[in-house]
Amino acid sequence: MELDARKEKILKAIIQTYLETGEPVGSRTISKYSDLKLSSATIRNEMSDLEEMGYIIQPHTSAGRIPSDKGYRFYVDQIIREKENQVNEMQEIMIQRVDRVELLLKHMAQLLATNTNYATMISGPTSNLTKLKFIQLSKVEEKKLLIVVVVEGNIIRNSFVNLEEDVTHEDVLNLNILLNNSLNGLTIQEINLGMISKLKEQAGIHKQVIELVLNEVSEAIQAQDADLQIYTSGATNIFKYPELSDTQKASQLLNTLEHKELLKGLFDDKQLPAVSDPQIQVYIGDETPIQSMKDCSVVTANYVLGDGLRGTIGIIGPKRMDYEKVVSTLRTLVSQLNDTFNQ
Amino acid sequence: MELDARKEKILKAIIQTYLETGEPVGSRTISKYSDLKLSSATIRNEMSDLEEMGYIIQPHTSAGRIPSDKGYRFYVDQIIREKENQVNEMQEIMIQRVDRVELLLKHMAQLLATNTNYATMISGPTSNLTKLKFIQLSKVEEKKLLIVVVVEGNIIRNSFVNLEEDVTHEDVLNLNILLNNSLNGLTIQEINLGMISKLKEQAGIHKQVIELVLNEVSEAIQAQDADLQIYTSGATNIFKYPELSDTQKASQLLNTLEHKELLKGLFDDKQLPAVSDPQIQVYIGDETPIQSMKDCSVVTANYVLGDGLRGTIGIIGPKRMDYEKVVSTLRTLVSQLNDTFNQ
DNA sequence: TATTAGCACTCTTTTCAGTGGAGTGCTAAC
DNA sequence: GTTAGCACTCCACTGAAAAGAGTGCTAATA
Repeated sequence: MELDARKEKILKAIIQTYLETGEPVGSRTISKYSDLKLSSATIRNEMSDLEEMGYIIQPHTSAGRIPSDKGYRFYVDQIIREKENQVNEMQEIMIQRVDRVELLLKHMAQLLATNTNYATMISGPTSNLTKLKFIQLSKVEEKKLLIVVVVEGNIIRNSFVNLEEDVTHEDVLNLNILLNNSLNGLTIQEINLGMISKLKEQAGIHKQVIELVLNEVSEAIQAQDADLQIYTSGATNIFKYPELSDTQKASQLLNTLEHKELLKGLFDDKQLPAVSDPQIQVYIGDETPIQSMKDCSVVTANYVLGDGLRGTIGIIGPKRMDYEKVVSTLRTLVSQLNDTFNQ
Repeated sequence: MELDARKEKILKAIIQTYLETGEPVGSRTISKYSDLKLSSATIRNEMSDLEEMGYIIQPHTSAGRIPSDKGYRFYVDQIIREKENQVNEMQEIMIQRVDRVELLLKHMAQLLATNTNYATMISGPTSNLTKLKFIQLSKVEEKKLLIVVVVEGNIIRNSFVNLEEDVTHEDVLNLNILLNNSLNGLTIQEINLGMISKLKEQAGIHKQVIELVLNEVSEAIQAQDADLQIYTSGATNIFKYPELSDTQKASQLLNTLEHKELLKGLFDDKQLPAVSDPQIQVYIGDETPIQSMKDCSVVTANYVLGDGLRGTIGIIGPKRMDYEKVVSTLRTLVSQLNDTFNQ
């Protein structure tokens, strides 16, 4: 059987109605509200076909129909294709230039959540290719150095290191100059063993200090990768959707959102059901790599700050989420982010 | 009527049983399991008295009894008085000396949550009296300074400031010396207008820079106070208690825990139902200053790091929480914190 | 031939009465 | 003062019946 124009129209009407109400849609509803001018009986026949083709499901014999995952997928692909060539009108979400990326991301997660009424998550930028911009050692106390590392994108990392022997302020000054001259502009991968031993030589008596410092530096940078920062917001929005609010489902979902390490699965796989635009992915129901979200849909988008800084924004909502709005909001947001940081 | 010894014993037995089961407690249960050797009929008479006195409640005519808020309060006061003079055996929770207080607090919230199976929150230390320990300006780019402020307790704040005119590296060096010499060891209140204008004089051409920098410094410090950092953890633990799991209650509670600004109410009021130990407060049901927690109990404890750094730890659970464990855990934790930082 | 009206049928949801169980309060006996 | 016994109350659960929503099928219609 083929999905002709009329079937498509009916399918879209069913899905749209369901997105609004969250209730199974009957044939009469469609015949009344869609502009097809067909009787409920005709719609019934078509619905029967659509069900056979797998686009819609009957929860039970005498209920209306709801979209299946396949139905949602049809709808989403459709939407995205239609939107693709349109110019997105500016959203209210404005990005202010902020010097600290973490704050920006946290703030953005909140904005997105209140704007969309879904749960949101943003993974902090990973720094595999990130260039070191600036290192500053300061002697704060006897035998205690403060290390401040600034990487591309103006992300700041601090840590303290306790030394075994004290150093003078002059030593620290020289070390700063040495480190900045040798390391600035390099990525973490480029700081290899050869370079390190050369540094140790140049540092003279402070070999040990150099070692400790470099450890901290690399840890500070890699910390980002290891315990990948993930910010979530609007988790309780899920209670706005009855189909997700029952205690068990809500509990599982919220648990995943609270223990952010459980979300990692979403940010690794990049070979999943892709949509024409490589930036944006839509996972419907079982397509999601995370078990506790199998009753939800998840939309993710990748963003890029500067050269090597990439991250992912995700929105989690009911399967009947407003895909159109979500996709276009994400698209706008990501392109704004890219613009802001690549200007 | 008076609460004699036997009534007390029965009341305690009722509450303890209810804490375990979460179900209304009948007279027969008490007569069987408590060591009172009384028949259910006698217990019934006493229970009737206890109800009249307001310590227990009957959900409906033919149900057992559950504790009223007044009953819980009796129980809690009792527990705390008993525990008061005991030496608390060491808990498994160990505090590792960590250089960054924020991380420590976050980590502690998590530990507490998994340990107790309740929701936890910790307010970051407020810094009214905090002394400045160290300031470091660094030129990161043309016309852009990185300011790192370390205050007592080794809390680090960073921010960037954009200058209108560029400064040389030497200038920055001198500024650093000037600022550290003048400001270190002072509290934010002590950095007053007189001091500021004196600094401006000494700085010579860099008046404007000084102004910008001082603004950032004071903002960096006060930021802590303004958007008081609050860390929460274990929010989804509430689903472990059926009486809190129904959609509406859970939704409200989780919402409060997510929008942490709603929690502030808990950290201001210090004149509420106090318990003998000034450090620890127990709010039962309606005693809580936060509406969405009126079906819960909240236990808070204050901690002190160094001179002026104070904060609050809170535990949120069902009214039938294990007060004994919670109070003693909190007491141990707080005293460990105090010891660690005051040594 | 495609569409539509009509009707029997199915399944869920709601309502309601009936039943069993848990626990009480009261009275009388110990 | 304590306890045994019993009538009573109320909730939780069950199953039956009624109401409602929506379908599938058939026969009539344009």
